[in-house]
Amino acid sequence: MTHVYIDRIGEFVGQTVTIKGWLHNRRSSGKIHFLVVRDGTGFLQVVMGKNDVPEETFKAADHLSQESSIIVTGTVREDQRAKGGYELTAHALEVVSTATDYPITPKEHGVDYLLDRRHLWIRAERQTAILKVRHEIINAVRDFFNHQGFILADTPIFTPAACEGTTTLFPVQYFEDETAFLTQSGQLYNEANAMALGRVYAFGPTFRAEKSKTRRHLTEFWMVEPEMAYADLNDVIALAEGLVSSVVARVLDKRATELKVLERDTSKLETVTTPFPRLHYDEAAKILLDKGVPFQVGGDLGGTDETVLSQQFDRPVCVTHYPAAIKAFYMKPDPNQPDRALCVDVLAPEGYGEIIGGGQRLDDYDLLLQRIKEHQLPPEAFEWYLDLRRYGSVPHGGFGMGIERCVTWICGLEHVRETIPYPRMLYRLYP
RNA sequence: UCCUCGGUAGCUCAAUGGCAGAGCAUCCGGCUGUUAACCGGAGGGUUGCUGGUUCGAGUCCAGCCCGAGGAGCCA
Repeated sequence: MTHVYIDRIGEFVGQTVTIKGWLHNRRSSGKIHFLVVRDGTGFLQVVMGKNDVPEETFKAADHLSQESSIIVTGTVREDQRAKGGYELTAHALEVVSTATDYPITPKEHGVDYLLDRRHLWIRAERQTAILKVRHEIINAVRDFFNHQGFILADTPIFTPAACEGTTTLFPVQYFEDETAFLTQSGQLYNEANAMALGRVYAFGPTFRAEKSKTRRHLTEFWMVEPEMAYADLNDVIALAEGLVSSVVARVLDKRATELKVLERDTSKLETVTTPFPRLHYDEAAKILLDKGVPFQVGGDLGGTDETVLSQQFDRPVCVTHYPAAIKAFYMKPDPNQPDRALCVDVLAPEGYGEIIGGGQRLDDYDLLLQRIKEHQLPPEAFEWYLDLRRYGSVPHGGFGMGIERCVTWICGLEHVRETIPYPRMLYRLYP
């Protein structure tokens, strides 16, 4: 019998097919069973009448437990009474394996309970929808860069020292007597790759050992980091706008079903077209102060500040020219305003906060060395990085985009923890 | 690390200092179009841990453990 996947079931109306999956839910009226089956690609209601199947089969279906793995053969029918518009009238049922006492019942559960059973929670319709949007976003990101001629050049996960020295890193024992650290950014290596290949991107996991306990933080998250040689801040902003708008358009186009499952208000995504509004740090500060937000001018934008700013616009907003003092050592100062960095943060709408951080890099050897010393970083660890300014230094820049924050925003979620199959957070390493 | 909130049946939650309960899940029975189906019945408890106040503590007090949200920091 033809094995078909549920997402293609509409192509088989009137035909007898087999679906292989798991029992998601079951209802019965005594002489007719309704089995909701999922197979990873979707959910399908199987109807089994008492007179349609052998008595043993009908009885087996009556006692079938949630998440038991089953193979069902039947005739595909169009039926408006079924969610999704199609149904399968069962002729045969094979129980592959019986599940007993599946812990995630059709009623509500607490977050802690669900996170302890994340390996099972991901079977839920809502969770599969999120993971499919994540998949689409990642593919859209890769396509965006690949189509523009960027070269994927991944950066190491074991690193010898802090990239920026400001955030906490996870130490790893590296053979006998050396300590390595899990990367917090591939950016420094990305700069070297850009000098070799012109325009590059790295895409991989990133680790932050900060004890952040908020809905925006994971200790392990995925980041895409493009870097361009011969580029200035405007080029970086244009690239960020192009990336974000194309990712949103792609998800709207390909994942309408999933966004509907998530009850996402897509009108808030349809406005995400270029150009994005740009705010100089000083303008951002003025908006905050005018709104009565107790903002400390000269400091970084906090979560509340980002929320207030992003709510002023119907699309992501680019905030530029932060004080150089609060930015990383490798940021290039603005020649017209040397206490400011040529940097940009992109804040997602609806209060979702920073999804992109980047800017133009410091390309002057002497100034870079001075900054390294000012930040009390060991210059010998950055010899290779300084080489990039010794041998053919050029203006260059790039940014990092956090995938999970992007998924959170596009899906309209409350928390990043649902955007990755197995979230790693402060106090959560299982499963 | 700091601030706030929480921990009671497998799950989600009730319970004025006075007999520890409901819905769902599970098991049994009923129902031929259900949509988190519904109806009837049954089983199910070390109220996070330790100590204290009290005739009496799920409830009040102290300490501890665990979790959530937020701050800082960041994508």
